[in-house]
Amino acid sequence: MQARERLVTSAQELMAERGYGGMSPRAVQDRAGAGQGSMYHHFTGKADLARAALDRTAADLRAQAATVLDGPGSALDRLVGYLERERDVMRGCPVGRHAQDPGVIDTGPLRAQLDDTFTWLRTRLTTLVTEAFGDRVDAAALAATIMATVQGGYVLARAAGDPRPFADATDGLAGLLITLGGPSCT
Amino acid sequence: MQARERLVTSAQELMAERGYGGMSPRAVQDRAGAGQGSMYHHFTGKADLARAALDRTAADLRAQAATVLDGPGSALDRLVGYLERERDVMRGCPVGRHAQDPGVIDTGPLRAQLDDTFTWLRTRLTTLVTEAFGDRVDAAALAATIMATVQGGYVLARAAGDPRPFADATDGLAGLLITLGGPSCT
DNA sequence: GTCTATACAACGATAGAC
DNA sequence: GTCTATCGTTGTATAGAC
Repeated sequence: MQARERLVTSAQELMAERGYGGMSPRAVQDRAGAGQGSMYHHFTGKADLARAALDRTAADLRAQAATVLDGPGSALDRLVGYLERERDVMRGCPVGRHAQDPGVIDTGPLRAQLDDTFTWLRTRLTTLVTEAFGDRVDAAALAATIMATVQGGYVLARAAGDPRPFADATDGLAGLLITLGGPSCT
Repeated sequence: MQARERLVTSAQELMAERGYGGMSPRAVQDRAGAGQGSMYHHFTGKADLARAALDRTAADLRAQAATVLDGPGSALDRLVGYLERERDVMRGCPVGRHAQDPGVIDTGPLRAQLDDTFTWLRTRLTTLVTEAFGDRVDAAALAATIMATVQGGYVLARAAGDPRPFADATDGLAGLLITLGGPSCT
């Protein structure tokens, strides 16, 4: 494998493990088996390396989400499927976890990648919510609720040192959606 | 004011601004107008200082939450009131924002304070959910959903650089709760 | 209790040889 | 493209005087 490739992969891993602030260029180099010179040849610095890593991580995440969102089943099935899909909960969201890091939020291109990813997801979810519930709900708001419940589930699970709060949160919301999708009173 | 007091306050501020990983003892000292010796006289080190700061921050947060949760109105009113209460969204949750920081999660006493705070909140919310909806829902799960929506709302807002996603997420969940609390089909 | 001085490692980046 | 050497800064903590 090429050095540039190994550097990106190592940066992805270290950002997942330690966050952007905790990812040192030297640690990336060590893991990639590359020297200082190699890294600074391929990237202008830490932020540039992180951008390449985050771009790839975000693309992977969108691809995984799309598998469920564009998959088989009714719109409601797919929304519940998205909520309940398997995740490495204790690791945190590979994208969302960086939203608390000032080093990311204050670095334009890095925050933009977070924003782009969530905007992409919001669009997909809003469509499905509309398809599932019509105008019985505010689709944009409910799409945000779904995303927030997932992101917050990671927070609660990591705080608890236990993945159960994540499952509780998504189960709770899935229950509400299924109830809402049931026989209406009108 | 005593030096110890100023150190704790400064540490609270810096943890809110930069996170635990981004809070350097020296920066705390500078802000508090205290020297190295003073800080290391009152605290054993950075983790100990952070623990004191986080203890106080968490206590403040519980007090604010209790104002709404134990306040006037029906159980449903108070749940919606909790979701919609005013928050400094772009700053992030003073407690939950630390759940992504490995330095916090890997430091027993610090993570324990996050866990204790969310456990306290979960208990309060579960009671209110039961009061509001009886056994029409899984109260523990829905309490987790409420907490996760708030925590995730912070994540989405910071990623977007805009507080609106927070309001969308909480509004969406509040809408579901109000619908659920309305006339039932049975 | 508080101060200044110091230690020592890690950080992020650059220089220049090969 | 990759290496090693080096730079200046900051992080965290200790030492010892006052």
